[in-house]
Amino acid sequence: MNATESGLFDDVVPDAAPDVDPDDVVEVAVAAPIPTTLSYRAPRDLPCVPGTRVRVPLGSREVEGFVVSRRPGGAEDAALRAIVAPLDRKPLLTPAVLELGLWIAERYGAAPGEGLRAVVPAPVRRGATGRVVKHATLLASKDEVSAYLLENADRAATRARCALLKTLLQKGDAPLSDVLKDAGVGPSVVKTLAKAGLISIRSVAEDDDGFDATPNVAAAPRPILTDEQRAAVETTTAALDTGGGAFVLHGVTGSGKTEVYLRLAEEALARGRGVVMLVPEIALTPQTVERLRARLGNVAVLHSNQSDSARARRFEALAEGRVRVALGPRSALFAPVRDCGVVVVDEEHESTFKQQNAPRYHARDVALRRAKTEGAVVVFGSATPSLEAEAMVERGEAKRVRLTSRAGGAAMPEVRVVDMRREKPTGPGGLLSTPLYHALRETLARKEQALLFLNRLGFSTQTLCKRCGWRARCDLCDVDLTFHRGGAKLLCHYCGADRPPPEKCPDCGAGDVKYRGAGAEKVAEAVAALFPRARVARMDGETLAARGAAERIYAALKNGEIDVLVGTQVVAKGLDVPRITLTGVVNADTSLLLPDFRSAERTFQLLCQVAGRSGRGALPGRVLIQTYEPDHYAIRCALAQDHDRFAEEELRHRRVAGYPPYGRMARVVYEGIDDVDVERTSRAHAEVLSQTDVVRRGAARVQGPAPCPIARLSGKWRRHVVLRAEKDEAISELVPVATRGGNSRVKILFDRDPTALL
DNA sequence: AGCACGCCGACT
DNA sequence: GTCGGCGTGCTC
Repeated sequence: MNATESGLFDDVVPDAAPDVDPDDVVEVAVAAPIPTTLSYRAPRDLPCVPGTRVRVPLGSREVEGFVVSRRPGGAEDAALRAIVAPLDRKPLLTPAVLELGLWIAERYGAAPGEGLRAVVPAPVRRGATGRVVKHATLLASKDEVSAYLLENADRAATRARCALLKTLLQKGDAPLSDVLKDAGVGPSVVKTLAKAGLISIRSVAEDDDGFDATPNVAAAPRPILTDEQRAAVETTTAALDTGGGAFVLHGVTGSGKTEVYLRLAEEALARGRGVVMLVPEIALTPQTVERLRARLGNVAVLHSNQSDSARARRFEALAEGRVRVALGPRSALFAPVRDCGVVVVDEEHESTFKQQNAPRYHARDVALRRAKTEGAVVVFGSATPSLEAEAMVERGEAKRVRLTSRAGGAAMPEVRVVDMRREKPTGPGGLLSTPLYHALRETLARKEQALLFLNRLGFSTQTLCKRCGWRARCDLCDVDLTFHRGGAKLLCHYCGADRPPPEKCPDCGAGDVKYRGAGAEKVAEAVAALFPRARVARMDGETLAARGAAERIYAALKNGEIDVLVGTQVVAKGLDVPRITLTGVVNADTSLLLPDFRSAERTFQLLCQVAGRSGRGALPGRVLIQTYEPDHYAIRCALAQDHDRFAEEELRHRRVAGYPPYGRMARVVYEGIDDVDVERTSRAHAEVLSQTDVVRRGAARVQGPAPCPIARLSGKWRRHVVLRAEKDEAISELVPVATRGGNSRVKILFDRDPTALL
């Protein structure tokens, strides 16, 4: 507006007190990938403060969005469209969480609306009301059931009925769907049994894992702290009173890190502040929950397979300040805990703390951010801190607190390497070396238990023709299919496609198809063949798929009903069985050979974790690591259980190569059905990235495009560009460019601080 | 993400 | 001549 116009205007309409109050203006992050918030008018008396969901017009349709801010409007805002209606009476997001969601969106290259979607779980958004679940209960007495079973034992017609009764006898009262699944029977059986008066079906509010019960905190035993623990509690608590701080709690397995978290949390609660505690998905067990509840009182447990209503109630309780502690996996970071004083990230090095879909945030970085804005203490706990954590300590951004002795006084196991280059393999498939075979035999003879670890699912990793060299490959992905003998199929571990294994080579018709490269399934079979009297069980993604399987296997292990447990990744974490005295790593190299800059770190962590499964009780433990690379530093350091040396060595490698945590990186992935399109788009986009200011002045580099190590996934061709910079801010400058430029044939995915480059 | 607008091929 | 293909760009 120029001066003349302004003067005229002033003469006609006084600029204060117009006849009608203009509406307020709210900024809304809409549920669409729009890179900015949009402004809407909202009547002054309309209750929608920041954090409230609203329905707004967008083009020719209506969408949901979150109010991000609100201000009084002026005459120039009259042209804005008005919001349709608020969707909540109270805001769903606390200011701290709202801020966090917007920060995530900006940092990780997502639209504001997408950032906020990540911080509010869908069930809460839907505003769920109570869910009711049908439960089955046994009406008949135990004796009556036994009599019934005896009477009908051999009759085919009643087999399903008997199965259901047996299951119910074990479970007592349980959700009907679980009972049916466990018994392996259909719903028709239920009616018959209910009519006969043997069972009853009733509707109950869905189980809430005792959320409403108030535990008696005073009665909980409080263990005496070791000197190290006391020092850790004192240091972290001190920061609670001085505006916060970051700590790396570096404690060997069994050194009592959890007790430090609990004491610190108690201190926060005593000061009227809240606590957020993050654990890897797999650690969220009833035992963990119980331990926390016993000490900290009511704890809001948040996890993904919780009912809508249960989650909504937890959110409400936290937001209202009735419950002050939130516990859960990654997403629990966004629990609406009021005045958060402590954020704990337990097992900080775990890869599950990185979200694998947009916005691809890392819980470690978001936890730091939340702690900073709320003046909270953040504690990253681990026995094998990530190199990112090491770097934080090195740069003075976090303080290391050490716990070096095991709280229970148990000794660390003896660890040995078996050099497979010099070994004559034993047993079917040549999986076990002579030393491991003998160790197993001794362990079994002593009636102790053994754990065999192989980080590979399935029976064998390659299916090939001896004559012509044909290999079973996935039609949709650039990978070999894994043979699963149990399911008698070839399975793709990336897209899930499966097909029957061929009897003859589909190429040349030769009769002998060969299976090569062992998975856990084959190890279990080999052990069973070598030790026919041993009770062998398998624990991996496959056997754990059934509900309650983990608990069943764990119980069997504790009760001594399993002699040898064979497993993948999943057995590395958290198994605590005193009679396991031998851990065998069948092949330490599987994770070492991956074409990724984190493979050494992952291998080291994995080996340390499996090693920690052995000798947890009074009996001394030992660990045998089979490898073809006995001189690799990841293996040598794991052998010596020397994390500091590993970190030092690996940090040196990373520094030389400019990999994180020295320098920052981000990855832009291009994927599409047609590789020619993908190639063209990726090249054009890389060029655009290269022309940005940051890159031209040398503050960031663009590498690629190149095909991804796994060049095709689920039928889509994939190429990527890797962005590298010394400073985090340089990457930030590239985010807006890196996330734009996709088209209908080629999708662009952006991954900042990637955990892998596959 | 939707959805409209817009500019080139085979149809009544 | 127009119905419709989906490429491009905008949504307060």
